[in-house]
Amino acid sequence: MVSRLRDQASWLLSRAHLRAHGVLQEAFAAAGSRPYHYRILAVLEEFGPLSQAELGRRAGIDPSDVTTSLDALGSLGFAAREADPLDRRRKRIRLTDAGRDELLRLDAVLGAVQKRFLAPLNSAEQAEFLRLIARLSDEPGPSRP
Amino acid sequence: MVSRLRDQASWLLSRAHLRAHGVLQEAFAAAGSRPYHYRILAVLEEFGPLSQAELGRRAGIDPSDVTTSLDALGSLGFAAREADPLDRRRKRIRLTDAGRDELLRLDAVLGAVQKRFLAPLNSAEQAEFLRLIARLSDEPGPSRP
DNA sequence: CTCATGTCAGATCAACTGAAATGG
DNA sequence: CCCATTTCAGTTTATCTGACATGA
Repeated sequence: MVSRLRDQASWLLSRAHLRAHGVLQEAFAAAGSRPYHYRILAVLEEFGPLSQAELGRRAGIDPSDVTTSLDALGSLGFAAREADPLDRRRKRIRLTDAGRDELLRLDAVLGAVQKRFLAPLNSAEQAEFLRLIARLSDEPGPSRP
Repeated sequence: MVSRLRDQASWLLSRAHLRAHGVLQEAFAAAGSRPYHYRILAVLEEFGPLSQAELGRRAGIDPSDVTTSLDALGSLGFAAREADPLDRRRKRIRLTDAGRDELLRLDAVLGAVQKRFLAPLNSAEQAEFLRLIARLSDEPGPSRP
């Protein structure tokens, strides 16, 4: 254990993230999906059909990556691109029935990941951890002019 | 806010990490350094001269990345590679006096980053957060055979 | 003219992989 | 022969940049 790093939030966070990210990747890959796909399906389910730009903003995904992910989700039949008659630049993205089923399937995968990741804490501690980290993650990111 | 993601530990962690990582990168870049460099200097200061392999294990850095970082630290005069007479495969890495000064300078940079990152929490909450995340980050990573 | 949108190629960065050379 | 160490080249993944064509 390196004493200079042991109590640094950024170090602990980076290690915890590495572990959570690894578990998440592993679980989604085993389920034949990806975290980006889940995030996109979740946004579509909650907010209904959206343009790609709006979808990206809600999901926190770069527009160019939205394009790539929708290519995959489209060919899997989970989302459909439709022309937007009101604005011909836009494409309306719609969740298909198969996409909704996929989302429910991935909900279970994600639930298992959370449980596995939080296992070292008891349930009161888990709630407290979520409360605190939510406040830390709500802050704006580093300066971006 | 996407309700399906809002309370997921992995999502919150990923956003908190993104912010912490951004702040950290920004601060170290402004100071003309990098997080890897700090970690290496910190390990050398605490454990004295080490082989690169041992240094990498202590700092949690891949051996090939240790090589690259030591090229930089060496040319800046902060660390020195020396032949190990006991095992001619090894190189003993020694912290120079300039490297020790650099470490102290970066201590201040890192301290400011922690303070800035944890600012949304009061001091009792900060301590609790560190305690909880330390337990989460101590767990082993995803399965690696 | 300006801005937004979707697309594409590629830059960047951290983390890692595989292989080679050297030596225990 | 097998394993450890250092180095190099290159892969992977997420994130982001810049450019472009289209159209509001």
